[in-house]
Amino acid sequence: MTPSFRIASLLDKQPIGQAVEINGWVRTRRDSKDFSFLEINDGSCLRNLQVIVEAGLANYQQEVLRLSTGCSVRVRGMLAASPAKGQSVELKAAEIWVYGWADPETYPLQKKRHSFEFLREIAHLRPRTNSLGAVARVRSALSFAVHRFFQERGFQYVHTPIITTSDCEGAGEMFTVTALDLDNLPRKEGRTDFGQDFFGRQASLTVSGQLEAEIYCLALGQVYTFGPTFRAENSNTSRHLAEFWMIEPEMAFCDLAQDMAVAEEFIKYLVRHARENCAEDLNLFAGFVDKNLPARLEAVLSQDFARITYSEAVERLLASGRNFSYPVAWGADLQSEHERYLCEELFQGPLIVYDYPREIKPFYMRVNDDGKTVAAMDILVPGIGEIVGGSQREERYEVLLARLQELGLNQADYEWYLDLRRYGSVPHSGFGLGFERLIQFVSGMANIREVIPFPRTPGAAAF
RNA sequence: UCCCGGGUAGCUCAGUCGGUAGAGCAGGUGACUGUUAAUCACCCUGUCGGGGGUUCGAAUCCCUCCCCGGGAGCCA
Repeated sequence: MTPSFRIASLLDKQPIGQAVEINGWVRTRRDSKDFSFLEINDGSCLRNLQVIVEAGLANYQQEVLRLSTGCSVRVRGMLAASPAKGQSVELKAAEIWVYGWADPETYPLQKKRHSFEFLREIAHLRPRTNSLGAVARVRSALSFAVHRFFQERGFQYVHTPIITTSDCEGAGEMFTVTALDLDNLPRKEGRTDFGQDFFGRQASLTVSGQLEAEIYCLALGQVYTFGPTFRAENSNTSRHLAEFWMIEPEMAFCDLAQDMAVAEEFIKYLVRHARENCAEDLNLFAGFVDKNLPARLEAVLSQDFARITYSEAVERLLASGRNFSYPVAWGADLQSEHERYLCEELFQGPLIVYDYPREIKPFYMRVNDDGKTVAAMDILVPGIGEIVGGSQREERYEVLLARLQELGLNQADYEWYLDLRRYGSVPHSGFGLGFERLIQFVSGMANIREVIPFPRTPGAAAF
């Protein structure tokens, strides 16, 4: 029986002179006088395998000459050194079996470059292209690297709920999950009565697994989550999705400085992993997507991330002499243009800004000794902006309670969260990293819709 | 959601002053060739985003809606 190979391993091992079998999709066919060239791709790597089909093959006239982009085939034959430039080995076909045809009159993918906007409309076919196939492999490799990084360091993987009833970050941005009859909603005091709903109260898709991760952090020490997250914000940009994947480590006995150190190490680990395991794919991005990609990734690995406090950032912005559209003032959140200036011009590389004013940050962030700031940090990277947001959590019961009241939140909703501070509370910290933004950063892909297989954005949830 | 810029052949786009449309690529046919974004010749392809209006006449001007891109806000 002929041994079957994935093209990646065939090109790696190069068993010249051996009979082999490959299965894949035709990328292109070129005919010569007495034979044809087929380029076969099976998704195992970016590269195609060149197949030589002699005109004497049984089904040459009837089938081989009809093969076009997208057809699926099995090829058995002899691997040989290639006499021509462009490839070191090629497969001399002894047998071609056509699994499925792809009518060239209607098959949308052509032997030419397509715009990403067009490919988005055919999300069921776009992974068959070089660039989207490469993105898919990089995404898979980075997913694996995420787990490896944390597992190597003794973190436990925690599955936090997708459906949640804790609306800790503001209700307006959440998707409601309901089993109620939408054409006949039960009403109570002028509003929908969620008491009659499946969970007995209003439930939503999670916007963050952090609060639940804290529970397991304060039992297992070091944990991380890696799962889908949902935001019903009507934001239409190249770096927002309604459904995206987020990684949220949470560490006990850990302060903000350690939190920042882990985040920096994590990002560097992922970049290094991609460079070492997806070199071919990254090379494609460097050639066709973002010329500066290699230099940018090198810069991430070769230098320490700059760290400045929010207050220092404000000073730098004020001293820049720039005329920003939004005024710079202590107490106001940094705008995109401010972050851009700091990250892309002033520091020209990843930058960590920390110790933000308490007024612009959520209740759970730890209040610093100055009483004015909280132990929060954002990591900004060139081209994308915020890729990580994290903080040391408020572990002091009285301070946390005061913060809840200060922000007008309903204490009853947070009793379990307060319990974590009533019983055996410890300093702890964590952060959230947007997985798609990381892939954008590592691949150079400009639009976040290209780095997730099936993007969900306002008005778009096809496939 | 707001501000800009777009939507014309399967794809990427051109289309002047308002006179009902073109190119390249793809596809088809043939020629040539260890080719590799193959090359050469010929051929085919249109609800000009939808709707309404102005006009003798609209891809072109006006209104409106939808979609896409860039930027902003929100954030990861």
